[in-house]
This record gives sequence, structure tokens and C-alpha cells, in this order.
Amino acid sequence: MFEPLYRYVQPLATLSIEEKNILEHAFSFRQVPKKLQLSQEGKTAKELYFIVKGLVRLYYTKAGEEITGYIFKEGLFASSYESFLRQTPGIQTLETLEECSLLVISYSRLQQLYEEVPKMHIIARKVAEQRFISAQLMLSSFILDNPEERYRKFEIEHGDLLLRVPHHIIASYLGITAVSLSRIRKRLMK
Amino acid sequence: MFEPLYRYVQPLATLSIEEKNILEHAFSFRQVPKKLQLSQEGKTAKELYFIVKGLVRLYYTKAGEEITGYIFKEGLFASSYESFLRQTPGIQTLETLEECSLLVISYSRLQQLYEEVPKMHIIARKVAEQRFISAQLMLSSFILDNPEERYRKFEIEHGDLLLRVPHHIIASYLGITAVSLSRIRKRLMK
DNA sequence: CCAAAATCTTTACAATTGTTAATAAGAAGC
DNA sequence: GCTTCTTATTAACAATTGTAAAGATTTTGG
Repeated sequence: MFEPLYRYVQPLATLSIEEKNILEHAFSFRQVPKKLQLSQEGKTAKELYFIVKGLVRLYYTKAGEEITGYIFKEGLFASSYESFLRQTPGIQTLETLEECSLLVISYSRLQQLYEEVPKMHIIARKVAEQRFISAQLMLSSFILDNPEERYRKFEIEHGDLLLRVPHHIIASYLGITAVSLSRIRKRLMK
Repeated sequence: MFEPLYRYVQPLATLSIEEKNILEHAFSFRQVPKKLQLSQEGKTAKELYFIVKGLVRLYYTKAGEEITGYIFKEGLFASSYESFLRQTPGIQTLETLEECSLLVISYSRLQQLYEEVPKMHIIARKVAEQRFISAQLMLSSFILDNPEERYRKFEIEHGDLLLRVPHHIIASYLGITAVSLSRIRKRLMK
């Protein structure tokens, strides 16, 4: 159950058996159904999730429409980070796209974990740095690439999601409409 | 000289006089001219900069054109983060837009600082988290807003830069061409 | 198993942006 | 001071995207 988490954390810092034990008691396992909202727009996100199995998406609401900001896969931490880190109401909603197996930790329990395992600061720093690099990479794709190029890169990096996730969700993630995505796909077929 | 740095770090963690002393010896002061490249595409970024005075921009090169990814103002840490954090060659170039007063620390010296002042892990974690939130905010503007809205938000948040930075640089930062920016500005005048 | 909802594609038209080129004004360098 | 480079705007046209609506197909839920 904890193997995927260790596979993620291991390269960031080496944990002793004792530290691993504390870690395992800090997280709780939770199985959740599809379409469950883990945190909601306007509310403060109280938990951080590590995805053992399943897909979770983060979205914004604009003019009644849901605009996807990120799609979290297995083996990643997922959260409405802005709200979670600041512990203030945010504008993001976190919702499962599939039935999910999650490892869950609350904000307060995480702060406690920082005290108990100081090494967690190093891990959290590196996780934050990685997330920042990943966000910057996505950002660069928006200023460097046009929608078609962005779709092509998505296909290469996350081709599996094209079969697991509705296309209108992927379209909004790419910053375009479902109609435009359909046109791009048709264009690239030939 | 170190006041702007403390103003930034203070809210993240309280430093003792001793820790401040170590910090001040870790950074060196450097005055640099306009248009100096602090780190270059294809090379590994060796230093992290805190901007005491001046402006620095980070850009990508595509088809011979410079596409701006970020504009760093006074009171911020600036670096080609991807390259600096991973210590591998990156695709970003960091260049001053004005004459700058900088506090400089090398990668190796920073690692040493982590050892000497463990509290630096906490500070670095929070800095990384803030940068991540800021990158995510920019990202959300690309999927939620059209270029015109993005410009309006830029005007509100960074209106001062419209007078300090050439518009074609701001245009590429907004993900549009200088021509399109000029049209948007004209449209909004009326 | 069936009705309702969700998904994907297509069409037609409007709006916006990109591209290329030309011009004019301003700043920088010698 | 003069030339050169940079910057900002505008025009004209092509290409792309957005919007709205319709239809076909698939999936979902009871």
C-alpha cells in the first residue's frame, strides 16, 4: 500500500525504518468513488492526497464552466495546493475522475509530521521544487507553443489519458475548446 | 543592503543574530550593468540571485526569437530555477533589463548553508511553495482568460512594468505578439 | 433494459490572433 | 550631432480559434 509513496519519496531523502513507521501512521488509506469532490471552491482544503490508484483532476469554475487546471495520475501528490498551503479558501475544486485509492494526510497532521520527522522539510522542499519546475514547464508551453503543438506534446507525454479522460476536460486543460481539440485531432490524422 | 532580503525571509522563519550573520557571509553583493546574461541557455545555472534593485527577465529562445517567461522585480529571488535546482543545462536565459544590485549565492554555497542553518530548508520550502502558487496562478490565467483579460490583469498587477519594460517583451510574457498587444491596448483605450 | 445524460464531431459564422511589411518616433552609440 | 538600432503602431490578409447549434454515438443510472 505504501510502496508507491516510497517510490516517490525515496529519491528525495533516505528514511529510516523508524521514520517510515511514523510516516505510515500519519497517512490514512481511503477508497473513494468516481466524481467525488475532495475539496471545493470557496472552502479551505484540509487534506493532501497521495494517489495510489486512479485519476484526480483539479478545476476552476468560470461562467458556470469547469476549466481543468491539472490531471493527477497514480504516484503523485494531489491537492488544491494554493488553498491547502495557505489554509485559506481557494478557487480550485479537486474531484476524482475514477474510483481512487488514496493515502490521506490532514494539514494539521502534516505540520505535526514536520516536527516529528525534520527530514520532511527536505522532502517537502524538493516536492515543492519539482512541482514548481513542472508548473513552469507547462507555463512555457503556453507562451512557446500554439494549441496544436501543445496537443502534440500532451499526446506524447500523457497519451494514456486520451483514453481515460473525456476530451472536453483535456481541451480545457490545453486552454482550448472541445470543438477546437476535435479540429486539431482531425488535422493531425491526415 | 540586506534589509530587502530580510523583509522577504522574515515572514517565513525567524532568524537569530547568529543565523543572520552566517546568511550575510554566504551571499555576496554584485552590481551588474543592463543586458548582462546571468545564466544562459544550454549552460548550467550556477547562482541564485536576490534582486535588491533593478529588473531581471527570464526568457526562452524559439526560432531565433526571445520569448519572456518571467520578469523579476526588486525584492525577489531570481534564477533559471530548472537548471539551478537540477544542476543540469537548461533552456532558459536570465538577463538583466536594467542595471541591477544583486545578492548572489552559488549552488554549492547554498548546499553548505542548508547544513549550517537547517532552518534554511523551511525557508526554501516556503519560497518554493510560493513560487509554485505564483506559477499556478499564471497558468490558470492562461486557461481561464483570453489575451485581453490577461493584459488587463497584468496592467493592474504590474502596471509599473509597462513603463519600465519594452512592450514586445511584455507581449511574449502574455503569450501574444507585440502586434496583438498593441491592438488590445488600442481596444481598451476607448 | 430503457430513458436520460454525457460525449464527440461537424457545420457555419463571427471574432481574434498571427504574419509580414511599412512607417514613424524615440533611444542609444559613436 | 548624426547615424543606427530599438520600439510602437498600423494595415492587409491568412489562419486559427471561439461560439452556437445540431446530430450521432456512447455511457450512465435506475
